[in-house]
Parts: sequence; structure tokens; C-alpha cells
Amino acid sequence: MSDAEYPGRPRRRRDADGPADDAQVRKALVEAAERRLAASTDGDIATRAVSEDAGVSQPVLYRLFGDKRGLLDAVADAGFERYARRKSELEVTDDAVADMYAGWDDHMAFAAANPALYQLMFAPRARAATTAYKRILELLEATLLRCAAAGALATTPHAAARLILPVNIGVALSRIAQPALFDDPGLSHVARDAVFAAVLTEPVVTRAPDPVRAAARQLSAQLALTGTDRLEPAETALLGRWLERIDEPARR
Amino acid sequence: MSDAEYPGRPRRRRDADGPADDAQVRKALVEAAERRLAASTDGDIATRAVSEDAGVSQPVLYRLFGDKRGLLDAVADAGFERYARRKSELEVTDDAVADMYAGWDDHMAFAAANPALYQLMFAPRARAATTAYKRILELLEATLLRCAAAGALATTPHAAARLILPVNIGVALSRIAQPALFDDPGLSHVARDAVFAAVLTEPVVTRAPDPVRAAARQLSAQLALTGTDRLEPAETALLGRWLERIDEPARR
DNA sequence: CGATTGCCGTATCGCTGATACGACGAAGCT
DNA sequence: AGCTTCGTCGTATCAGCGATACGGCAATCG
Repeated sequence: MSDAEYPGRPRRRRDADGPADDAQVRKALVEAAERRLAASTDGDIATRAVSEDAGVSQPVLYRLFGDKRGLLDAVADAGFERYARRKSELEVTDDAVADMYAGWDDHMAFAAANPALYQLMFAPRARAATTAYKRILELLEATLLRCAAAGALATTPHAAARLILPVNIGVALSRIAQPALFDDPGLSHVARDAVFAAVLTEPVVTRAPDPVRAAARQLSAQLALTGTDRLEPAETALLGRWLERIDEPARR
Repeated sequence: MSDAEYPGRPRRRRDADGPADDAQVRKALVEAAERRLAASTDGDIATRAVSEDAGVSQPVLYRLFGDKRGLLDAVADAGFERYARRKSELEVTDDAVADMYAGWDDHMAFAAANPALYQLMFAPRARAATTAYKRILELLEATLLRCAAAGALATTPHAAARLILPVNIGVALSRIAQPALFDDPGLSHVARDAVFAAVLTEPVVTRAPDPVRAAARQLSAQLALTGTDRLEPAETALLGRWLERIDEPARR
């Protein structure tokens, strides 16, 4: 901060760097906030320190993010970007079920490597940003959809994702909160196998109790993945509703 | 605060009310803090407001709890007391497995009824008090020990508790953090059944793959529950270590 | 070349956690 | 009984926090 404080210094001009200047400052602020967050002991950061680290003053931070929560939301979004990049580099196999196992373990590794960021992303905060959370659910549903297309899913990707993610988060948060109590490295795999056993089935043939429902589910997933040009859009939509009705649990 | 501010008011004397005076003020402060916490939108409280609600001044709070974290730890402990009281009123059946199911559902109900307090107790905080967390694990292990004594546990109460509690917390926290995403009321039961299926077995006879280990586990649990007067304490201790060795997984 | 617009840094506000300090009442001693 | 000592309380205060009002300066436009 010793080289940027003399009054007559050249200002960044808006037409030269253009709107990319704001983007650069945003990036610097988010990175500084993430560093401060990782170094923090109580999981909290000070906007003063963050803006000083980024070489700007406090009002700039508030102009760009509006709020301290806005800054933290941006940090959480950046965390999601890293999370998604890891996942995209990981899940390229054609064995969707194996991808599920690898995805669970990678989730745990991400939490262990970035505990503060992980808590920011997944621990309940006041009016937390729901976007990163939702996008991770979608990522998980995408892999589960491939499982369903392979006939390896006993339920819908929607329901399976909403079962798997909370369990995964719970195990990861417990390890972060109480590492002394949950130091067993096998705990994660036991939980993973227990949850997967509840939603994944044998991928080869439909050995489910109701083969019609399983086949309808598989067709629905395949349609969602690749679509078809044999039916009109309206017909496809109606077929989708019929498949949903076939897969519905028994009326009560 | 209109009746306690004139200077010549009768002071509470230390010998009359004795140390019970401090206890009363502590209780008032903890209750005020819990009310403020439940009414808070961001899960944070101000020591000023809490001490004013309790009718004392700020230094009194700091003398009694030392710190804001000390106050929050006391609130978490009070929450554990309520939690334990609910549990003790609930789990009186002789069917330990049924108690496990009821205990899971009661945990979820507690979280839904006291979201802020629940987050204080279970969400990872900086240097959070590990006592309440540990005591709840012990409560869970006690019920699991009864399951093991009935031959209904496929693993040790220690390991089973460390699997069940994180999953239970994860599902509860996800509902608190993102109620819109996890509004399915059946999710909790699916997760519960998945985890229980991984650790609970048929309670009737030992149908485990290794009946010797299962029987050793059952005897160990029974000894922990009721003990025996047929052996000397030293003999009992040695027997306990033998049973642990029998139940150990294969050497690697 | 002067007026205008938009952004930035300085200074500030209200609030928070935490504490120093004087005042005052209750025990203890002579 | 009177004085001293001790402990606790409330008042006042400090440093740091999130958030913002405002003057000054550079870039742009007529």
C-alpha cells in the first residue's frame, strides 16, 4: 500500500480498462476475503481488512457488493466455481455409479481442504445465498440422471440428490466441527455406502420390485438426457407426465 | 428496570441468598440470551441487550460468563438439558430399536422447533463447546448399547453413534438452511431408514456373518449395561478387553 | 476551455464486545 | 461501636466493526 497513495497518481480510466476494472477489483476483493476467511479463527472477516488487502477503500467494497453479505455470497460463489471445476475434472467416466462414489469422496476432500469456505457454503447462515447450494444439487442430479439412465437408480434423481447431499454435508460438517470426536476415516465411507445402498441398485438389469416403474424411470431419464425427435414436443411432454404417473408411489 | 435503580435500594446480601443469587442471575441471563437468539434473524445476539433484559449491567454478564462465547456455551448447555429431558421422557420402551426410530424423529422435531438453538448446538462454531455435542453422543450410545444387548446392532455403539448423529444433524441443518429445497417431509425417514439399515440388524437371533463376533458384542453390551458379580473387577476388565479383541476387524 | 458527471478517499456515525474505575454496602478487626 | 477491608455493582469508556455522508478530483461533453 506504499505505492498507491500519493494524490496525483494515474487513475484507472473507465474507457481504457473499461468495465473490466470493476471486475478486477471484484476479483481482488473476493480473493482477499477468501484468504482472510481461511486465516480466520472464528469464521468471520472485517470489510476494512479485506478492502485494505485489495488496495481499495471501504466504500468501493460497498459499491461493488452492496453489503458484507454480498461479499460473502460472492466468496461462496467463487467456492462453488472451484467445486464445480474439481467435479468436472473428476466425473468423466462412463460408469455413473463409480462417478457417484468418486464424487462423494471428492466432496469430503473439498470440505477437508477448505473448511472455512465449506462452512460458508453449506452451514446455515442468515439469509444465505441459495444459488450455490442449488447449483450443487443440480450437479449431483446430473450424475444421478446418468445413473438412472443406466438403470442403477431406485428413485428419481431429484429425491436421491436431496437425500445424498444433506448426508454428505452432515458428515463433512461434523468432521469440521468436532474433529476429535469424528476422527475415524472410515466413517465417511460407511455413511456413503449406507446412503447409496438406499438409492442405487444393480446397474445391469432392472431387478427392482416393480420392473414397470423401473423401466419407466429409466426411459424418463434417457429422454431427459438425450431427448427424441420421433415425437412432437407436445407428445413428448405428455409422455413425460405419463411416465411420472407410472413411477408415482401407490395412491394413499 | 424502573424499580431497581434508586441508589439506596436493598442490596441482595451474599449470606442470605448466598451463592444462589449468582445462580439466579445466571439463569435469567441464559434465558434472556435464548429468547434473543430465538428472535434473532442472523443468529447473533448483543450482550448489552441480554444484560438489559436480565435487569443487570454488562460487567455482571462478563463476570459470570467471562466472555460472550461463555454465555453462548451456557445457552447451548441449557439447550442440551431440554434435549436430554425430551429424550428421557421419550425413550422408556423396552424395544430399543423402536426407541432409535423415535429418537431420530424427536431429534428432527427438536431441530424444527428450535432452529437457532439447534444451530448453536450443532453447527460448527469457532472453538465451540464440545461438551453438549459429546453428551448427546453418549445419550445416543446408551440407546445403541441397549440395541446391542438385544443383538440388534451390527457394529459397536461407538461407531454406530458416530455414523447416525452426523447424518441426523446433516438432514436437520439442511432443512433449516434451505427449507425450500428440502421441504419433502419423507426425506428424514428415508435418511433414517438408510442409516439404520447400515447398523441395525434383526433383533431376534444373531444372523450376522460372524456369529462369534456378534455374540461377543452382545455379551460386551450386556456387561456394560448390568455388569456381573460373578467375576472380580480385574477379571471383568480383562474379559472386556478379550471381547473387544474378538470383535475387532481382521488385522491388516 | 468551463461545466458536469461519476467515482474515490476521508471522516464520521451508531453499535458491539470488553474493561477501567469510582462508589457503596456488607463483613471483620480492634 | 467505629474504622478498615473487601467484594461487587453501575457508569463511563475504549477499540473495532459495518455502513455511509460528503468534499475533491479526474474524465467527459458542449
